[in-house]
Amino acid sequence: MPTSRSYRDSCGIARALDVVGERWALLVVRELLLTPQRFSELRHALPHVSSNVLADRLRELEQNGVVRRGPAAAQGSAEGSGSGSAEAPQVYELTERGRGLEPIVLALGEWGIDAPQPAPPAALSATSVLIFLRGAARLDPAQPPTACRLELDGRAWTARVKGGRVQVQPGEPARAQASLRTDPHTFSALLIDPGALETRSAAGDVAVVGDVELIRTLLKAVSEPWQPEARAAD
Amino acid sequence: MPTSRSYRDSCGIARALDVVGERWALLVVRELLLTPQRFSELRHALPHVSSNVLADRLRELEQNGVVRRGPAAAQGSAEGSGSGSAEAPQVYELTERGRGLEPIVLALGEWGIDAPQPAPPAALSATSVLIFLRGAARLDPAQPPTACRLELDGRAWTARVKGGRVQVQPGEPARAQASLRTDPHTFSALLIDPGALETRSAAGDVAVVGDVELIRTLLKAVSEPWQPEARAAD
DNA sequence: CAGGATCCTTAGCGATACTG
DNA sequence: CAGTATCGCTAAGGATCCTG
Repeated sequence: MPTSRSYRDSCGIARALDVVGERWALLVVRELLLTPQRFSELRHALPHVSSNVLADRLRELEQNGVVRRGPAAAQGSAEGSGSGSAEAPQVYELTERGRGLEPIVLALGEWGIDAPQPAPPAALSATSVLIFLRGAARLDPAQPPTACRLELDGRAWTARVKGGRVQVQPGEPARAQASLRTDPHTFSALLIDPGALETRSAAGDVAVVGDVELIRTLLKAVSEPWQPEARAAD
Repeated sequence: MPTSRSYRDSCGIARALDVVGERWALLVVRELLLTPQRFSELRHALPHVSSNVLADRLRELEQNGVVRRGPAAAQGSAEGSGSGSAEAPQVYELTERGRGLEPIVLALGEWGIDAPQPAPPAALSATSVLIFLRGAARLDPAQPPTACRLELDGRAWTARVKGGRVQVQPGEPARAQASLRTDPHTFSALLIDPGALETRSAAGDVAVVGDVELIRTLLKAVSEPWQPEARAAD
């Protein structure tokens, strides 16, 4: 049974919250920012939401034009190992209207960086860390464009370095200089402390293929962001 | 009893929602964007929140460093009619951290403009319409600076026109070219249809003093915003 | 009278089990 | 895999009552 209560306030802020203010709603939007997702993928990304609530939120968001449900369209690269038929699994994706929430959700994320950490065990989705990487990474703009393959929770992403910033896209890169496979928590730990790459790699938490230095550069771009140029004495 | 549930997600977005994601929390922040407010003022601005929930939200927001509670400090002008003692009523105000939510709340408000209106009767606070006015008004930057007195729900505000935009401050203006007294709903209706000023004034819904043309210009600045210059054929 | 605290009721939430 | 069904719990909603 979907939620039907309203703030009954004509203000735009209240009306926005009538749509995306219910519990879990904005986290569902967060999960769909980078790519459409299936129901089970959303459940895996948000392990603390119960299935009925997730179904309710998706239904409401769909009715309010924030999310659209349909067969996975011409997405990046092929997924699964099915040979020919490709029976197009159902996925949830943001509508144009839903995409309008992106700057708001990202701003909320920046504000939340200074908020206290939840008591462990805490969840951390691949989308979360990739959005964080994309938003926080700063590299030398002179850095030549490169592509990295990132595999998180068994799903492949393409991270491109371009103009000092990092772009993230779903799916396998056509050609990549390096590949890194791990889980979101380890990846987050590496963004905070890139020096742990050796240890984590030896422990089997991370698998690196290709240009290790490129991976190191990418990781350091968050904890040691590139600065435009030291002006004078500080 | 304050809420204590958490999304248990390390992502900044989820942590932000742990702080301001509870019901009514962001609307309380909205109410405090323009000026500190007393408990009873908040209740009047948010008539559909019950007093215990409002008290809970304020306590939580205070504990999380978003809101501070204390005696009304050196605010603009005197309020009430007390002669000398001025026993400083308790007010709630945003902390520096809470003020960091301002761009997020404003962006949410813009997004919500396209959201469906709630079923009447709907609330509408003075703060809401003033934030809307401030955000949506566009005047000719060549317009000379002026000050208007706006009285909404029995509280006085100062609206200054400056550089084509409107600033809103609490309290009485030192000198004003014009004054308009009405309720938030009527004011909102006038922003949408400034032509109704005559009728509403005759009906006693609005009281205007001083430069009526200035009031008209201010109202029209939302429905007929000033455009930089028509370039060529559209 | 402002500023809550206390009560009771309702409904959204959370967890688990179950089904096409 | 993608949800639905069920049920106990707890926060929200609404009214009343307390306290300086």
